[in-house]
Amino acid sequence: MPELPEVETVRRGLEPVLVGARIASVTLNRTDLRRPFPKGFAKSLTDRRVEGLDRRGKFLVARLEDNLCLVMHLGMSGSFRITDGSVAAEVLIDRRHDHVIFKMSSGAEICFNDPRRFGSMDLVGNKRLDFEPPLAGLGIEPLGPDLTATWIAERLRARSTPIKSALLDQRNIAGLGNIYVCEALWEARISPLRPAARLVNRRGRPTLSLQRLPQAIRTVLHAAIDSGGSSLRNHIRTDGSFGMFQHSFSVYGREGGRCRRPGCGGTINRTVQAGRSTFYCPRCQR
DNA sequence: AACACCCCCTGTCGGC
DNA sequence: TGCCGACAGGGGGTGT
Repeated sequence: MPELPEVETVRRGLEPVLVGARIASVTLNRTDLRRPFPKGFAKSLTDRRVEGLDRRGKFLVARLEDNLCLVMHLGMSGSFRITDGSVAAEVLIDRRHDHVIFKMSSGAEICFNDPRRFGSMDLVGNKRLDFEPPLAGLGIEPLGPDLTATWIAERLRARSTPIKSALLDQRNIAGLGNIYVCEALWEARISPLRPAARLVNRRGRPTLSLQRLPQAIRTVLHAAIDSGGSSLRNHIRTDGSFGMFQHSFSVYGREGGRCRRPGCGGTINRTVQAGRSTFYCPRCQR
């Protein structure tokens, strides 16, 4: 499910319920997700006030009082939902996969559900956030000021790996996943198969194609966030509603469909790169 | 360095 | 209807 727009959607949903409230209790329904929960997980969190909820790439970071951070990843199928503790109309979620329940001082309950259990939760000291797993080594924020064609050119000029793989690599840019890389490359009219270094000229400067890429990434991510993310299988918003951006895909999941670029007339192709589906228009993406 | 391939785990979908 | 393989938005590991 969750790439940057979905995680940001979840962050915005959780923020008003979490921030300013105190964690009254934490219930773990199992001992691990992708990894075991840290030792003393529930105890460390209990009675602590939440001071902020940030996003870093695809991670959510809850900043707690006394310099402790709860770093969460949704994996492929993780979702949060908020209830007021009363019986709610929740038809869609299989409660077997409710792994963590946070009860807040306000009475709100925040439940983490993750069927595939590829998600994670870690505790990290505030000052070590950028230097310790799981955030250590993460690349730049694609919606921050660092993402420029020049930055990408410098970073990728010696890389023969396909541009799609480079964009998926969280050590370069943090937050892009399979869907939005496909979408952004279509937006920028760049073939996902193109070696990254071939977007850089002999002087190490970005080519015209690469100059389109940063804005294409921003455009796609902002549009997706504005739609509440994409709901394909597991992504739901914290209030149980669906994101809508899946209806706006230009290429993802559209194998055999007509290219939506005006005047192109190409047919969307599917191929596999590094074991993952790539969708693109071979006619207008070069 | 950069591939290809494997794993983690569960659910869903299409084909037979 | 049921079974079975392919596939899924995540990350991490191996070996070549």
